[in-house]
Amino acid sequence: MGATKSDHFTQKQNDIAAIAKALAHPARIAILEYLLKVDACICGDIVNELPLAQPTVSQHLKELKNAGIISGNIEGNAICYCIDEKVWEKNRKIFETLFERINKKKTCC
Amino acid sequence: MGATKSDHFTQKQNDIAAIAKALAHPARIAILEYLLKVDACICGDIVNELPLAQPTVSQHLKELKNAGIISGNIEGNAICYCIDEKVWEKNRKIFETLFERINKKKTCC
DNA sequence: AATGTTTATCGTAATATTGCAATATTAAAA
DNA sequence: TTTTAATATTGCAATATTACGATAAACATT
Repeated sequence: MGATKSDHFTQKQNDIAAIAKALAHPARIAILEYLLKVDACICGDIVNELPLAQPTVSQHLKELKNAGIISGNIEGNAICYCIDEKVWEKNRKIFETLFERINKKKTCC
Repeated sequence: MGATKSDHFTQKQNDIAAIAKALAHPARIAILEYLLKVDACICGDIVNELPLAQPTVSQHLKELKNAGIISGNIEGNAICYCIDEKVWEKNRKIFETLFERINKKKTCC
């Protein structure tokens, strides 16, 4: 085993889990916070911002890219990373919807 | 390796990643959606709601409990599971803050 | 007391993730 | 063209996660 049984869940459930998975590592949160902080694309220097080796950072960037959260545009020698605003907004709504679905009418606990 | 280097990141970054990790599986999303849907505590029948074996469900419930998202109160024979509203609200704000930090002033891409 | 019900834990197999050294790739700079 | 710089990929070791059968624990019911 070890493989998630995605087939047995709804598309939506798998989607939410996939976004959460992309955010489920402090290095990836750090990358996103850096991109949010500088409020622009980053051409280089992401590796220097993180306490991890270059291949490891590259791998985390790849996961964020695969999740659609960031995009990387070749900019001459370097690569320019940006948060994809549309995806970011879509994901914001997905989490907002999930978290706001609660209704304070519990009957126990 | 395989072990996340939590020490090298801020508490906040680790916290966000930990919440995301708890949400990073469709079964756990399904459990939470069920708890949200029935709008009450669930004493039993969570296992029947999911396409997974009982020990697997129990394990997922444990992870949600460890993350503080749900709590389980012993109710005679069964155990009554609830979403912890305070933690839920706290997590909602954490994600809201993360997602709303974006600023549409990009200079490239 | 014996049985049934519900949930947890143990043990284990399969798979995934994390991290990095080594190496490859790509393009700018010298 | 050689060198330098930036990023990606490969390969591998360590660890984590997912899943479930078997079993245990706790309590209710008979």
